[in-house]
Amino acid sequence: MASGVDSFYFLSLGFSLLQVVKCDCMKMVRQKIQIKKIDNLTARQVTFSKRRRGVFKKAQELSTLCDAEIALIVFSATGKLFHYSSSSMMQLIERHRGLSENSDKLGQPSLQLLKENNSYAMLSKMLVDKTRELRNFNRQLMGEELQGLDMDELIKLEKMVDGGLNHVVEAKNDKCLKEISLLKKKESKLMEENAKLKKQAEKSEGTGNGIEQSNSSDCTSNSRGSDTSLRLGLPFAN
Amino acid sequence: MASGVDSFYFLSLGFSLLQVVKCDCMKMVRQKIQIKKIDNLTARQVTFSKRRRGVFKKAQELSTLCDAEIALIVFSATGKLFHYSSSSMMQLIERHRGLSENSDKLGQPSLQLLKENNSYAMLSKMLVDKTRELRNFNRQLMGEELQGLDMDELIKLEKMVDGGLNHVVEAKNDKCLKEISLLKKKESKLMEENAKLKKQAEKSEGTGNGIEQSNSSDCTSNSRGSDTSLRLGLPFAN
DNA sequence: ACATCTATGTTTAGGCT
DNA sequence: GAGCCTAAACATAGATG
Repeated sequence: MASGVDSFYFLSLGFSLLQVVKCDCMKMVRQKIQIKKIDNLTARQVTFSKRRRGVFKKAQELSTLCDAEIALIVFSATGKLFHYSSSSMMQLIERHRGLSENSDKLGQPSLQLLKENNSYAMLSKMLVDKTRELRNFNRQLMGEELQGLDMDELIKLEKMVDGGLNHVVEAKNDKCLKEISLLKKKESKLMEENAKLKKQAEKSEGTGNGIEQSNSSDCTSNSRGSDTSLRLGLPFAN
Repeated sequence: MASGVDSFYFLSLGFSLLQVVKCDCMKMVRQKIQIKKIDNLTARQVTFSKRRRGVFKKAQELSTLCDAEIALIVFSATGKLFHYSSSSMMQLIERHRGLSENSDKLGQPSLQLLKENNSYAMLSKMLVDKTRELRNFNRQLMGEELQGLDMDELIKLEKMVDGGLNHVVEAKNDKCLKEISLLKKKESKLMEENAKLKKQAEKSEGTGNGIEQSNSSDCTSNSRGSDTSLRLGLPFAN
């Protein structure tokens, strides 16, 4: 809407007959606020809710746009916790601790500490690399990070993923067939049993006791998974 | 400035002499961006710098306005650390730990490790986990680790990989078409030039100097990659 | 890499439901 | 609270120095 009004208007001809009236008909709705604690409790809560969402959104955007790793922890005045992290909160906190620990100690760090810190830094870097690797691959599969690649790379990637897909489909088909054959076996067994029972019933028909077979529906209960992505250990989980 | 233009203008009198011309003289300066990793490195760095400042400002404002306690940790893609906390970072992190340790996922370091506060050990464990995660995924795509999965999981995996394949193929086709059209353009340009040169040659035929055009063959040199898997940052590399 | 500018795009204060 | 609306305030993409 703003874009419609925001453009410039030129009057191509001006006899003094015409007059341009600037109309500020709406009363002022919003004024600049100063950054200090909001007095009114409800207003403060509302603002907290609104701005909190804003900050989290900005943090996520920054992480996505610029490939940054971000951890954000917010406690409301009432003690409620809100948090976000682009990867693992723990990992980020640990890295932070490792890096800012140096500045804690003003005294001379011992050789021991130096060594530790050194390998710590290395470990930290390796972890970062692994995390990024995982994230990049995710992005490539999700189709985000594909514009930067040239034909050679795309073809290579396609072959790789296609191969993976084949493997998965193969395994799936295999599993499927096995499960089907298993079920068929079960079925024939049951039918056999069923027939036997019917015969028996016919023999002793004096009681009038009709036996019906219930198609046991839980024979595939093992294919009921809880959280698949968790069990798969896939990077897509987050 | 915007406020001056944003108001409404009424023309109080209109003989048909007057004319209001809407003028969109300026070219579009800014377009809506989508939230995905910025391709261009420098643009990404600039955006990181700008937006980082924005997020930190927002966090501080939220803290001040609403009396909230906030900890914000940001690692740039290059590993540089930026952080802010409204009070004590350690205190906030500890509080966060205390509250969120219940929801500890399986993949996270054990409570024992946490209690020992041994960040080195923890980092080490996280690295191992990440590596395992990556390796598992590799194996799944390579078809090694698929027997353990049941139908549901396999189908989910298939969908995921299939989706990824689609993305890749799409990107590839896109790139391919673009490259082809570019080459065609170049071709027609060259042919035009060629024709011109021929004409010239015919005109000044006295010298007998036949001009031949060399079809520049390196116009696609950008699609020559060195080690693809490395540049892709794929887990398949090892 | 940083500062500045400007024209947007986005957030949000204040109001209402 | 949570959601919606509007217009003012604010953030920032893209360009430039």
